[in-house]
Amino acid sequence: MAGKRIKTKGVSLSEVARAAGVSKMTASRVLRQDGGYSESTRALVMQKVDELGYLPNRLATVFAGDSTSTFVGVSIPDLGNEVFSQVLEGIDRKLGAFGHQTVLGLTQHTRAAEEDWIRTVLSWQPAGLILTGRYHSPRATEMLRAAGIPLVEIWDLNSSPLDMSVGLNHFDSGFDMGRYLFDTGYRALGYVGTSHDTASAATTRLDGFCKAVEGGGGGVAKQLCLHDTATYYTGFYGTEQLLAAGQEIDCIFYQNDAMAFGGLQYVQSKGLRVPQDIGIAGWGGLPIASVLPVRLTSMHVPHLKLGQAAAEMMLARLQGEPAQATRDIGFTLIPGSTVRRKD
Amino acid sequence: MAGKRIKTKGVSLSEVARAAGVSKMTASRVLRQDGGYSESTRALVMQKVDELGYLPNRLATVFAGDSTSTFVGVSIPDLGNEVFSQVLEGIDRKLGAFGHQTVLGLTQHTRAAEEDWIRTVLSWQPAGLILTGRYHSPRATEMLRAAGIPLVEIWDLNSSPLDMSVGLNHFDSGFDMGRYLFDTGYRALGYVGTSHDTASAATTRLDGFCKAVEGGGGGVAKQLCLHDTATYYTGFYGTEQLLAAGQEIDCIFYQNDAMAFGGLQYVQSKGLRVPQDIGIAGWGGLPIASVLPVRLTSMHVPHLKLGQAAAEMMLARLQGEPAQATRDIGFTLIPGSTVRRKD
DNA sequence: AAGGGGAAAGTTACCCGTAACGTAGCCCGC
DNA sequence: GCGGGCTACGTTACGGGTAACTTTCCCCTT
Repeated sequence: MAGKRIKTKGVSLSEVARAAGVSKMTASRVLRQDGGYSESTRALVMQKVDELGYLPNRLATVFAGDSTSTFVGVSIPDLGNEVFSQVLEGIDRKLGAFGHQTVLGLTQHTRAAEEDWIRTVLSWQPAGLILTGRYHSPRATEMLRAAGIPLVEIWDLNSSPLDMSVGLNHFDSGFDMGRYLFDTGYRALGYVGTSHDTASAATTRLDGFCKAVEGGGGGVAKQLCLHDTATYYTGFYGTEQLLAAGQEIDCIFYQNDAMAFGGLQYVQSKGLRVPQDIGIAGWGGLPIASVLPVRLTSMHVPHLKLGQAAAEMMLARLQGEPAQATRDIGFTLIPGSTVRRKD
Repeated sequence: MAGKRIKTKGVSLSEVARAAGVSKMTASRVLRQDGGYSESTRALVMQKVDELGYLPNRLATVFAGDSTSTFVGVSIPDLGNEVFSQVLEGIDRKLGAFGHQTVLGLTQHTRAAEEDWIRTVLSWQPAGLILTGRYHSPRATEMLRAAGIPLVEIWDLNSSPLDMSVGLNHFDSGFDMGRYLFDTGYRALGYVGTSHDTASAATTRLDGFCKAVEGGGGGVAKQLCLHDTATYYTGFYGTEQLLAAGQEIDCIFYQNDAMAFGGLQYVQSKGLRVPQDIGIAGWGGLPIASVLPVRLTSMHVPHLKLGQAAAEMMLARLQGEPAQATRDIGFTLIPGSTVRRKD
């Protein structure tokens, strides 16, 4: 009003109130349907709201009370992986239906990026956070604790989460796949995946996989972890590298289905028959897998359900209901046709 | 302080200032590196910031100045479609690199959902908005105008955008595909897609497609628009429906690659040879397409680049640079092997 | 007619940070 | 020695909305 700042924003509550000839507080009550006003006042205020095109300023609301916003921060490694875009979709649909907004963060699988993002998002007073993975930087962990808001860690099932956790046991899923391939008769197994600066779920799967194979008396002949993103291309070229070594390999387990399809394409381009000459196994369950002629042997994970479950746990906590701390959404081995059946 | 509200939030600037024995304003200056303080004061304040674990409250910052937030609202129809998840990734990576946060909105292809989302997001005082599509409800359009913030409409290239636009000419891309298939020799063409309550880019492509085919003297024998999402499954079952009618069809154009793969799988499961018995053409360019044995005839669109371009235009406007109003990111026909070449 | 009880509205203080302005103290030159 | 200019701060006043409290006014009771 003093003219020192130029008002560029929209209509404020005071302006609505003035136009209606009532106090700010009365207008506020009408808009929040808080009671304590007459029908004629309500109608008048609402009329002015319409006339002036008033849009409430939620920042001010959050700021005024000690309430949090309706934001929920969601961090995801990347969207190139169809897996995470489905998880995100599951989360946002559910949260959106209950009046919350998703603030996205792509952390590129690095803890530093995650920490920066957490710091920024927390400064917006979010209602809660959903983070992918259980490994965070010490400072991030400290901030999360200090924030005191609901937190769901997804993807890795975490028996002692910071707050809540929903996901699956990656070790077991790797183990089951290792056991399955071993039982199927493979003995010279290989692995192709990617690695990042963080201990990841994929690493845990690999651990389980190795454990199973070694437990059976075999061994994982060769592991290859590329410093790259886990896509069709890296699957293709990773397989080329793995096989170039000349070592005998009768079956390859991949970090995910996209890489497995890339690998499948590579070995077929080299004239190898699948599964007669070499077995191929993926992980994750890509939607396209179900309509391709080749049924990829894989481990199916209910991604959308995972996202929804995360959102449900978050919403329960936000509504003050007692929420369970962890939830296992499981996995299912899809036999497929890219590994040779025993007998 | 009066004890009427329980303070649950974190440490405030005042508390840091008090701990350091300076005024709020001095602490504020130190944190913003605004100058006007001595080195010893700076060190003291920063020490207290560390000790107390102070996190700035960005709500208050936005609120204090007449600045907008660093939020950018991004609306996307859905993430099931790999196309849009890539666009989103392109946007968020670029925006994130410049200190902005993406507030996601999945509008499910409906204008009503978009309008609700716009209303909500605007109440958070975003710095700008990126919306998919050029068709918005009248009220939405009005709110967007009134908000007076940068706006980028993506996907459809829009010669008279509300503010800025980046995308491609869907009519032309459909037209080019129609022309190509016609020139290749197909005469009994079919189309399988989905429809929603909004006039969509897919509809525009279909219009272009029909125009090209009719212009060549042919006609689109049969169009099928399912009220469903555009996935592998709907491609599969849509094709079943389309062919069940018994009408002669020698080539099918699909709304997107996912549907085309589903259709491909269906016709092959019925013993039809592709492209000898029937031609299959998709649209959009799925990453997996490049590593599958069957090279799908399709129209490639640079999704990631589209997202980045949208973010760049937004950032330019936010930094006050003169930004171009529209940008055409184009498309490229991928001949593939699922249509028969005219020899 | 006085008093009690509500409903409907207004008043005040505050949330947290920042812009604008005020001021104390110091150094400098003439 | 005094005014001018600079540095390093402090003070005040918002911004948009809400909680808590107060006031006004009307109706009903006794």
